[in-house]
Amino acid sequence: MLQASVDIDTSEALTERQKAVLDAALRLLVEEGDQLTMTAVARRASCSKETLYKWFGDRDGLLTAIVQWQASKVRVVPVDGKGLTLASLTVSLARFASDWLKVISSDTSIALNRVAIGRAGSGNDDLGAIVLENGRFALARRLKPVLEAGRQAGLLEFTDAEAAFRTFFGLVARDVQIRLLLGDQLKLTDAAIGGDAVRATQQFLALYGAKTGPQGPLEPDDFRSSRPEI
Amino acid sequence: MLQASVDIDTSEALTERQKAVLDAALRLLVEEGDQLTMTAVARRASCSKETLYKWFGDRDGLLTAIVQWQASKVRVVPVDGKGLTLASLTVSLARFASDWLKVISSDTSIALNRVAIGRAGSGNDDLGAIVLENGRFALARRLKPVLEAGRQAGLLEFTDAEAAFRTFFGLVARDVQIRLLLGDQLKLTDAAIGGDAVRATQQFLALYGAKTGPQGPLEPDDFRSSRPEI
DNA sequence: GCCGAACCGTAACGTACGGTACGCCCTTCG
DNA sequence: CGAAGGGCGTACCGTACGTTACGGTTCGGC
Repeated sequence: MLQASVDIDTSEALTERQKAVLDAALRLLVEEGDQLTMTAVARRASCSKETLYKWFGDRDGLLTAIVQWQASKVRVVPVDGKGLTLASLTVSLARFASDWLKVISSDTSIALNRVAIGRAGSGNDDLGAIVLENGRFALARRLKPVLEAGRQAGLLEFTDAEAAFRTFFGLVARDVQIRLLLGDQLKLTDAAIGGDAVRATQQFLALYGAKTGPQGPLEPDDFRSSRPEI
Repeated sequence: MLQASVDIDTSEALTERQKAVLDAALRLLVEEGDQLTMTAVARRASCSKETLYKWFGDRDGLLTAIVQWQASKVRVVPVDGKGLTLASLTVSLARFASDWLKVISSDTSIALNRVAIGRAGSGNDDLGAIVLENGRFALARRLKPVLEAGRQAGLLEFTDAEAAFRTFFGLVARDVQIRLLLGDQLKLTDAAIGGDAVRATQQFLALYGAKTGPQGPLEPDDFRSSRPEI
């Protein structure tokens, strides 16, 4: 839907020093919010403003570089659908849900989404597109093969993988992201995230699980850990 | 969770002229996004900047007044749960879903949420709290009585109305709001909104509907219209 | 008709910040 | 060892914008 153009490999020509500067800028962005000033970045990163402008062009370029840098740090763990069982599918879905909740509730994600949304109003929708591409759309790209594998294995029933994905997305995220973005002091403990992930997964299976055979609800014990992805 | 303090009756001491100024400012906000300037508001509203400052204190006060003014325009239509049937409950839920989708996809809502989210980073979380209070939380206050009535009538089964509401919220909104806020050019026709509302309602009933008796899926024809609320 | 209050239009002020220029240090290489 | 260049620190410029001040106009009350 949005651009295939910005499917960034970026993080290429970045020296260690530049990565360090971007990390400092990112930390500052998380602390200060949108009124991130070039002078503050230079001071925090112990570099000169002139260097910032030489490397990133202008403030927008710096912001874009920060977002892409953060995106490049989130690496994809491919999931293959061999020998898929209901149990393994369930675990995969729950882990996706858990990872996703951890991401959207992280300070970094909140700060990045805030600045991207703030700029989305004014012409320059680069940031919004990048965030969307590396957030919502990246998740869809990773999850859809799992859903398809589940359908191939006769565990799921759906005609439109996109629609199924969006339902899963809604069941997982619910009102969490918008509340956090608007400043609601929502407390998401690891336990709460795990519970929400399991609940969302069970609800999704109730809606899209194949109706073949009696399929009792899974016990929480059937779900196993999750690895944060940043 | 957030504030009971800001449960605004505002729109009280507002003269017609002031309302007109706020309307002009709101229109400008929708057009210009966050870089709304006091000079531009004064020019658009044909008033002096001095008047703006006298009435609203400062730029933040103006923004707050705009948000509260818009909030005060959205009036609640109480829904009573007398003689509730599965059909009438279904129609009520679908109408809530449709109304909600119309709201979050409106230019006004997007602009307001953007500015509130932009400011949520910097101390001043008034705007975020107000938007939350008049959006997400207002919807919950309106919908929960319907859910409770549905449970009383034996049509729904749940233990936690808040959890049920949040699931409904997720099924309705899915990724729509975040995509729109980030600048995705999502096209939501009235037909698409109606279809999504019906789908979300059916999914919600599949998850929370009472299991008593055979309950075949409803036909789209069973759903009737919806009234936009702004 | 006169007075004061409210309000319009605009000029002016102060500041914050994006962007640029320059001097100096430190490393590297011829 | 000297020249060059990358990069740090800082001073500086221009501008946009929030905020204030002021002169002129309209309007209701006496």
